[in-house]
Amino acid sequence: MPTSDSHASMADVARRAGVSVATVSRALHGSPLVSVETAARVTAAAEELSFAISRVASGLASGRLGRIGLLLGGPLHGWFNGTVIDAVHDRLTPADVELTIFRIRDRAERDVFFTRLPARRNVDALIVASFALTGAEHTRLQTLGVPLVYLNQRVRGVPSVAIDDVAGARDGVRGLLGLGHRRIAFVRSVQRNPGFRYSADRRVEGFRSAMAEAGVAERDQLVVDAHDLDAGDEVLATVLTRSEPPTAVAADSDELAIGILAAVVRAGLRAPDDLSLLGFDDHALAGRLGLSTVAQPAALTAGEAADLALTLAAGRVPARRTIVVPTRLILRRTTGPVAPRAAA
Amino acid sequence: MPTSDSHASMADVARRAGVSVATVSRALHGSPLVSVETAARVTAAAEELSFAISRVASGLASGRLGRIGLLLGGPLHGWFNGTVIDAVHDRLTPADVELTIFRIRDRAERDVFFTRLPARRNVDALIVASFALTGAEHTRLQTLGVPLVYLNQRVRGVPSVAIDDVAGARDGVRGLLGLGHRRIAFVRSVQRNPGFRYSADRRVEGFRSAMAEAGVAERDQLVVDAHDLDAGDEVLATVLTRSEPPTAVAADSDELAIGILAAVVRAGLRAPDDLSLLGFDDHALAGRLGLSTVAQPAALTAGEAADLALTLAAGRVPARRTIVVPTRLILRRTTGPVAPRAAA
DNA sequence: CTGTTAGCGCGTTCAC
DNA sequence: GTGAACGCGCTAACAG
Repeated sequence: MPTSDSHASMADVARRAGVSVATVSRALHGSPLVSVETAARVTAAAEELSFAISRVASGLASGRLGRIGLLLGGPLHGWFNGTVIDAVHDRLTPADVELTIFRIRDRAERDVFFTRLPARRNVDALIVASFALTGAEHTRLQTLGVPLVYLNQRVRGVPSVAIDDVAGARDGVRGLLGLGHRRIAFVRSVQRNPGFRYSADRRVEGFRSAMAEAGVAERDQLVVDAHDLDAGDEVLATVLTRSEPPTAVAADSDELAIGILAAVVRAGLRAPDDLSLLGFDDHALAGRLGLSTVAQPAALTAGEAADLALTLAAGRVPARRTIVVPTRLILRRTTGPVAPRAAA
Repeated sequence: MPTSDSHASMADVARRAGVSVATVSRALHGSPLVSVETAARVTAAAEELSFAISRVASGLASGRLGRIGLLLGGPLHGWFNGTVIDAVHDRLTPADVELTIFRIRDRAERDVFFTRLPARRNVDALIVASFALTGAEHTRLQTLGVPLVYLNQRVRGVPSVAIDDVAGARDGVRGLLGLGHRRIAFVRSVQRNPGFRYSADRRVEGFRSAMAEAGVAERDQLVVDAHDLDAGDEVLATVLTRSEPPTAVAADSDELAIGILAAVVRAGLRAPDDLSLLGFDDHALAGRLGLSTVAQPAALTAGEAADLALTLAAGRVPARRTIVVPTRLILRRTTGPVAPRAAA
């Protein structure tokens, strides 16, 4: 019988099944070294005692924790982070690996994380999502002693899964150019805490690249900073009060674009008639709102990262250490040819 | 020196500091039983060896895992679940407790969870969010052997933190009634997988209660089912093609309401001029889109649940085992007095 | 204040 | 195919 009123231990199961703890362990892990009859007896005994292997004990003995960490910046309820958590969890579950969330909110928490490294000796692998890590931080992570996988971020020598932000933004802007737009503004979200988004600058780069390619001089490449996801009105005002206002606006995220879209409606204007609007991400609401966007398959990216982490955690060698996931331009109802009023 | 090329152990630190492992343990946990000089020596040695206490070993020895589980249904990137993860994580971090996510996507995963109880012997407490648990499931959870906290769900005898869905919906509908609306439709999200949202039915109940209170007969209380968050057009059509179409629509979630709002705009109509629209939750986008709503402070609710879980996990007795968090009606731009065209 | 002695519950050699 | 013995790295109870 169990030692106390709490949980049954493997020894209890062993006693009940009339075998040794070693056999119980093997049977419960589905080892082929155990005869079917014995395995059945053990399984039955475990069932009757409501026994479950303790992950801590097992982890201590085997050195494998059965847990993968996910390091995130920013709010977990944002579209990107939420999607990532979802996708990673879905890949880990079938492998019977658990997910532990590490989140960094601000500079202070960030320093604490990299100082204490709470993931140390605590996860089998760590997925690092969308940070713009400093060199020092990156070096520090290397001392963690567990495999790392970078998500939406490229660093030489570290396994990573990422979209090509430059190409994505470039394709999006090319799409606008293809619709005849020449005066295009790019709206960039400026975080209060720099370093929390790896992609931001690269998307601006893609914009500039497409514009240059179309022969637009750098000084005519309008880049507007949004200091807040709710800065829609402000951005719209900035843009529309120019002497030659743009005919299209590309934002570096859908969440930002949606805010601008709302501002457009509030201003009594219409998209795309008065202004074409393009987002980035393919946020869950983008389709519902008809927002044109550069879709990044975040779920896929995160899923690949999880697979990579699982492989590394198991000590196996992955087929590819660096994976680039493609983006895709989706034109919905907020983009249209330039000067549609003349055409109508 | 460390045994292998991997991590330093407590014994290594003890050797280096010239003390016993017990003292190292005490020092690193900030026990007052250790003299300051000794503690300093230990801390220094640990630092030099990049030593960090292994949570597994510590958990095995102490019986305290330093980890709290969060059981969720539905997508983790949805507004509610995302906000909950955020808030719970924020409360656990200062207590140096980690967060492990358990997510159930469908019936099958649900059965697996309650059969295997992967949280067993694996977390110090479990927060169960927004499920409509069956009696059997609830009973099964009791056998888990760890403290439970129910979030947005009330069950006798179990510690819980929840909003009052009935009162929330009632207040919302009362608000519409106060604006002169009498023909009000309530849109309810019908999940493919029943049992994944505890609140749904209770919000309908609140609607009925407010309507009855205003003297509207039950057969005139229009309840429309939305089988999908994208069913905006469908819902709008159902509602507007009635012989006496409602002047206001209340949805049981903001995500649903936003879909309806988009449908309204697509139909060339305007809110609130042609139709008043009320949501529920106060989703991050609600404010941005001007959506009137019944706000539920999900972050607060989840935070309280986390605190409760921490208290219970530590074996302490909480001040209150049952907490009800208030909702608040926020009227923004999608609701207005009935028949504003006549008034204009 | 510090060291010693036992485990915590399981995995993993080895024998048999 | 199965069992015995040892160790994973730390905490806890008791001595001193």
